[in-house]
Amino acid sequence: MIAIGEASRQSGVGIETIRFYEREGIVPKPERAQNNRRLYSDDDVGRLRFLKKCRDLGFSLPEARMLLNLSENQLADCQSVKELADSHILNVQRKIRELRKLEDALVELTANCARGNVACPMLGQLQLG
Amino acid sequence: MIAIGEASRQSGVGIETIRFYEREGIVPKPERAQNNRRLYSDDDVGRLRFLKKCRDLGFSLPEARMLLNLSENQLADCQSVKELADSHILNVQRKIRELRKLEDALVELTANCARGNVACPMLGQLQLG
DNA sequence: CATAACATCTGTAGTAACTACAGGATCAAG
DNA sequence: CTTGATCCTGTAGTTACTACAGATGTTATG
Repeated sequence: MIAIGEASRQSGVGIETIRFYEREGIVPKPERAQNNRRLYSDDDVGRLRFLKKCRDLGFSLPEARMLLNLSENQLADCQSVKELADSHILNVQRKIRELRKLEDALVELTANCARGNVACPMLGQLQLG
Repeated sequence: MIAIGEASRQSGVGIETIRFYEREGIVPKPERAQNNRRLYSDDDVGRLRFLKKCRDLGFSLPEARMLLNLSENQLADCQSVKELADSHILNVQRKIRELRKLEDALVELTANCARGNVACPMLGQLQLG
């Protein structure tokens, strides 16, 4: 059993974030030592690591929580996981498309900007009715 | 001079957001009618529209505010605008790269998920130490 | 053994950029 | 004159943390 700092190091989840996950009921309350300090098992660290990976993959916290619950449930098959992931992939793809349009718009907007221009064409475009 | 609801319609900025921009000092305080209601001029609406476009282009609120200030300053040439926009373009491009990596990772993770799988390979991957 | 530096505890407040009320006043139309 | 729309102020909620403040406990060093 390890202290919260070590759990943080091993999982990559910040100390404050671990306590936040506990407050929110996303991870179970850990054991406490006699001095009231939190004690984490390997399973606890595993959960934190799992959550970290989900978050790094862009899943929202509620989604990460669902995935964690699914992963602890032996009976669940792939189906719910796959649905969640597929819908998330669609979100990511949509976001990429939006950002690409945005990039195009920005590049076009700045194309005619040159040092010394007094009437900035980008500002002009932004000001148009 | 128009009321806040009409200014919202004409600019595309929500009523609450307009009042928020005013509180934050991003737009000047508008005139008030005798009944204490806000009155907006065409210039005011122009500012709101300008901010809306900046936000739609993904500029942060502080950035949008800077651009607005630059646009009201006749002396400014393109330089500052171009710098801000270029750095923003880099941000957008970085974000796109990140999301593409993320998409790849998700697609790979779900590739072997099939209906009826009892041991979900995606969860398996997420659980790995 | 004392002291300093570090780790942890609880609880609260701050972040970005809005959004959503609550509770009240005012206005326009029928 | 009443109904419904609009407006006012002020406060709290959203996401997912992050940053304290102030107290207590532990570990390392002289």
